[in-house]
Amino acid sequence: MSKGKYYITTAIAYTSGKPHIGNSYEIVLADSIARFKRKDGYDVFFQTGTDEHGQKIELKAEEAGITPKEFVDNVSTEIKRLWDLMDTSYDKFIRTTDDYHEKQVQKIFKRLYDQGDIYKGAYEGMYCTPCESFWTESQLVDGKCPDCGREVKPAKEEAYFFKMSKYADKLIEHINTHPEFIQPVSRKNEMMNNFLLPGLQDLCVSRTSFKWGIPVDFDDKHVVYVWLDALTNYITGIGYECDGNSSEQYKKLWPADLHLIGKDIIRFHTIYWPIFLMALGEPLPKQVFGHPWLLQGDGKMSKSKGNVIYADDLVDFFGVDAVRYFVLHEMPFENDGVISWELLVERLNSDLANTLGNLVNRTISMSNKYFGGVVADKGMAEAVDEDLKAVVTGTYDKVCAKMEELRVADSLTEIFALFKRCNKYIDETEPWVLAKEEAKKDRLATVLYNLVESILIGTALLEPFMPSTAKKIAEQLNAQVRGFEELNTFGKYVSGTKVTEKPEILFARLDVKEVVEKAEAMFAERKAQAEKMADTEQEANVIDIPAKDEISYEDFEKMQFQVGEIIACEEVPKSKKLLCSQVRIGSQVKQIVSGIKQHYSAEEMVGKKVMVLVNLKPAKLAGVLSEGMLLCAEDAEGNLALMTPEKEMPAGAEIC
RNA sequence: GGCGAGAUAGCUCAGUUGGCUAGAGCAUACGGUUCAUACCCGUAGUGUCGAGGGUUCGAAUCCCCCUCUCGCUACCA
Repeated sequence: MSKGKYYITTAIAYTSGKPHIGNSYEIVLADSIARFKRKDGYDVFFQTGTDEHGQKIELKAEEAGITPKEFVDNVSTEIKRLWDLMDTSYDKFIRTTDDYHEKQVQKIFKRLYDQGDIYKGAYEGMYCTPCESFWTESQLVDGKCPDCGREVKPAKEEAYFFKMSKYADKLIEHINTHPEFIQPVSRKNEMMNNFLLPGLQDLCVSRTSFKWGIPVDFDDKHVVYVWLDALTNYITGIGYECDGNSSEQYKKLWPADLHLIGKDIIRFHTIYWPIFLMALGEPLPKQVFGHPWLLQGDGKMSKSKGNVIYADDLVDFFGVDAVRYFVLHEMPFENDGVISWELLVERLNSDLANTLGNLVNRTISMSNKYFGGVVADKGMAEAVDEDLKAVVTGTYDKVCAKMEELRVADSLTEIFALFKRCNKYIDETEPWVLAKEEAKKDRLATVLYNLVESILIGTALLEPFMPSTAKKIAEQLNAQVRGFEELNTFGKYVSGTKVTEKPEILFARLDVKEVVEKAEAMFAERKAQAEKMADTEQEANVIDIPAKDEISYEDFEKMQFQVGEIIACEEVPKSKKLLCSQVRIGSQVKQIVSGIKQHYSAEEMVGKKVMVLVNLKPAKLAGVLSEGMLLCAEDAEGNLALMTPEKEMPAGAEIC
């Protein structure tokens, strides 16, 4: 008896590298929702996968000396391995390099072109490779990409555009009449105010600057824009056919009930994706939930520091279910969550080891001690039992209400309230006192029966979040993990069942100091390895940037570079990135504004001798006049280093 | 610069349409207990509910202003 279908997706993971724990969070969240819905009687289909095209991957593969396909095969396999390690129950793992997907994307593109939603135009501007974005000159920051701050190159290409504006009103209408569409609601306002209400720009949906993408089949210079490629996975994965012969599965599942995504890609899912669907004449997904991020508390993650936490590290330390519990519990609803080794140990000790593990352990121990492991209801109910039963049988409804709002962390809290109630019940009934009087044996038996029954009901609710723990508990109690339909009535545990003789510790308590030391040792080793790699393989420490067009000597001669001495420097008020420096160049002093505040403080700038492009046309930045440009080198992570002469040189010396 | 969110116990946060001595979890202290993984149960807390002003019989809650934090966005040679 199904409550209906439920199609849930995660964003497909970009295959440019191994995802860290923050990225692995989403799949666990989606999995617990999928498992919950499945158990709650829905016909669930849960899709995830990998997004495998784009210039960034093309470049990474080149660096690694392998083909893009080989590269994404490796990463996709690794991602799938992680998803499996996290015990996720996806029904479909789609790859955007799957042939059926590529074919459909081509057909979709052609159809949208034929019906006039996509038109051919020309794009002229500055192009940022990593971001795969075009920018106008005026949008650039220091001549660099406003998104990532990296080099851009001039590019002019003919390109295909999608007429976004055509559907904008319809989308605004949809969003306004479906308040549940964008979650959390605060994101809705951002989309409305920043994009929809000011007016949507047409979107460039093809690229010619690289090859690693799905070719436009009627114009093979072009490949399809990665987002058009990636977003369509949600329909191609379940058998969408652009010609109208979609599979039965598609007809059943679409529209999706929930797209679970990170808050950084809400725009693509709540603006572009719905509009693509409108153009295709398909219904819109019912809900898009942009979840917050799980951030690392102890310092910024970086590979060179070796402190990136991966899901498999955590699983090694704590086990799958503990990690699942932590990420689900620690992630509130709207705000970012924090992960650290200390917090993990704290949660594990207090909730999993003390509250839950110990409860199961003490219950089984008492059953063995007093009744040789046989748990039987002797019908000796007392008034104190009523509250326990009420709490236990009432938890399902509470959890359902929370899950309905996707409040997974709150659901866990409800379930653990049940376990806490059990611990309290033991204190109220004092089984060790009952055990001393032969006359109270039957009452004691009933108390233990009530405990086992309560634990099993809690376990059934816990299963979607911690599947293998649920299984372990049920096994120790010699029972099956129950279905949700069996949770309303108290007393389904077969009276007279014998529980395990030797309860296995479900979660061992851990020592914070020990764990932190171990983790630090692991990080130190990784860091050493990273450094060793950097030493031995020089290539590992080089950066390729897209080549610019060749210039003539005359072009070069036009630029005047000189050594400048910074004699004063202050922050530009109300700007995030800008410092305003007074730079002595020969006998004159120029005022130069630069976007380097995140890398240099105003104080440390003073006294430096730097390389200056002197004859750049002055301009106002954030209302402050800038009469030149300070030159910097930049690494792949966007760190900047000012160029300074390697020997002492006077301010004003020409650089040529 | 534009739009928006937020500032509550040591920490993480909850506080419905303004109404009883402002709550939960974790951490802390004390007490109880011993079946259990030094565990569990109970009690206690402290809070100028960011600052200031206003509306009201009454404001954490509504209005104004200020400070700070954050998100999105624009600009950032």
